[in-house]
Amino acid sequence: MTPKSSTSEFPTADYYDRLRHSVAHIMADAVLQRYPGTKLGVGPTIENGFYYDFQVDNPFTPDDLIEIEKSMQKIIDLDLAFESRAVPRSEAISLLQDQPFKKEIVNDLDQEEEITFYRHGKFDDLCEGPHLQSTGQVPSFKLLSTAGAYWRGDEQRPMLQRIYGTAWESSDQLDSYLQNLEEAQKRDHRKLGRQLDLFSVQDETGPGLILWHPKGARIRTIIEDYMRQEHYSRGYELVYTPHVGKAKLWETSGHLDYYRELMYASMNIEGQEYFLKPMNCPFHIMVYETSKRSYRDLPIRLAELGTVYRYERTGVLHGLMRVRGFTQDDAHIFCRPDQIHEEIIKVLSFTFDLFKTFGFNEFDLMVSTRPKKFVGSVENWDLATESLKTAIEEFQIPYGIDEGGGAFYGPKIDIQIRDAIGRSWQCTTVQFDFNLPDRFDLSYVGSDGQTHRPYMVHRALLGSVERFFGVLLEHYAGSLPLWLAPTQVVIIPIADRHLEYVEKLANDLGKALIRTHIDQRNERMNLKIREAQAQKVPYMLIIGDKEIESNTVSIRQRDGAQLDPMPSEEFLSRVVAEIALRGGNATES
RNA sequence: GCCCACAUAGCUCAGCAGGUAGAGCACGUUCUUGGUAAGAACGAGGUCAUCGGUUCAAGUCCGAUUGUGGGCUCCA
Repeated sequence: MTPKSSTSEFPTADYYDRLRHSVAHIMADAVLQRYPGTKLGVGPTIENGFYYDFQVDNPFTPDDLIEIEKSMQKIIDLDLAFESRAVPRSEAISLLQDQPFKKEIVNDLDQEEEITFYRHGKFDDLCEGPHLQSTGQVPSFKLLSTAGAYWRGDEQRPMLQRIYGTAWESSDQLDSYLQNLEEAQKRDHRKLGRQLDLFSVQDETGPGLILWHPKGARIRTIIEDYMRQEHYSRGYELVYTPHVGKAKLWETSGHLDYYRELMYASMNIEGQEYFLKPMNCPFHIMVYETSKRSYRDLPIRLAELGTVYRYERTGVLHGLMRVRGFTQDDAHIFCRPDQIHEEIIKVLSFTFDLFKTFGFNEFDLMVSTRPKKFVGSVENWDLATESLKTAIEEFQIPYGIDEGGGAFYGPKIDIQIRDAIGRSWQCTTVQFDFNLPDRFDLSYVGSDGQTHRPYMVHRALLGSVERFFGVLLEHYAGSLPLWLAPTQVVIIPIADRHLEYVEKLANDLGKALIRTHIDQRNERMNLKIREAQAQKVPYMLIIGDKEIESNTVSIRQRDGAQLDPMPSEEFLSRVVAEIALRGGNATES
């Protein structure tokens, strides 16, 4: 990069804030010019862009956007100065006579707060600022999409029409941003799911309900087997519990009182009411309760890949990321107060190990503390919250605090992972529960011979297997690491006469548990390579006369790279070693 | 659930002043046995999401339903 002169303006966060704020104003100006009488909502900057909400008679069409862009360009060409001024409250109200939403904002401002307006040309708007000096300083922008958005995010209030846009310091920057958007679309897990034949969601089956195809199921099985193995080796016990349970269970747990809108309608079995499970906790608790527990038994860690069903409104469903039936890598830890600290550390360590294995190295942690309405004692909450914080601190990872953001039943840690193109995904949640142990009257006998209430920690590390699978696909853009690839090796014989040899080779690889496929079709090698590569198979072995004669394999990787031919035994042991490593690096591309 | 858009062959998409459908890939058959990202020919495939309306006539216009996408809200 060439050094810039010290006078030139680097695109800082502050610069982008002013730029995008200014463009939002220019857009509002253009909208008002084209549709007089439009009521303005809010127009903040967001990551990579901005939006503005409008109440208009007719929702915007894509053509409208093009026209609005043109008007905006005219305003930019006029190079109108942005002028700010402080305005007394009473004057602000009168200036906003025709802007009910803006007026509402002013009325909600603290009395002491200074009210500022920003004006360019004839457009005058309530705004905190800051802005650029003039409209002419906008180098590049583009309107992207429209959407309905409730005023102040409240379903009870009017729905406004929102226009999203983006703005950058140069048209090159804009172009590369638009290219990034395209790249994100290319690695959309729904698209990859179809291309790689991994899963589908079908009309006939129902929205938000996933059908796992053989290849997707194969990957899922590998993930799940790995998870089970890790749980056993870390002192968890696996359990299986039913998909339905009697109404009484969900009454005791409180789900019918507090969670009902997310549960499906009941079914009647022999006069008894049953519900599909939205969570696994009550079942795990029932397992805990099957015998009298001693303090010596604790901690008890019950884990299950438990499939739960939750009613989600149709509008929120999204591929594998948001579904109606999903499988949690769920576990409930029952322990004594003196064990909490260590248990949380173990959970976090487990989490970080897992994500590293799957190729994720960046995390955002958030501790949510006691809300206004809560159950349990303040002492328990404090101890639990403290144990969460100190556990994280042992890992020397920065974390945020969501004061009062905990659920009514306990504090929690939420962990988001960042993928190869920098997006965050909510996966892990570690939650204390001071509610269910009371409701189910859980107990253990302490060393003092008295009955005590155990602590209960609810945790899901990957979160939902479905969602995690989607994240994994997008992270790797479909090119899953060798150990996860549904097909690890494709053998491509050049001609029919090579088939016999190739079958023997495949047999050897198969014995070493390498997932191998022979492409026996009557097609040319080029086509087979093309398709294997499109299917993102890690290794292609090209076998012809040369290879048979020298007893070697010719290896092509899915990125097009070519390895030196090597004896087939050598290839086999290399692959076996690579699988055992469970390595994988996602590409930034 | 709400706002907007979309819904044509397994997939990606074309079609239109309203006159009963088209391409590429995939699939089948045949020819071809070919050295690192598409060999060729032929063939089969669609009551144009569903239901209803307007019309002599609807994939094309209108309405409803279902589903999908972008958002809002919510969340694993």
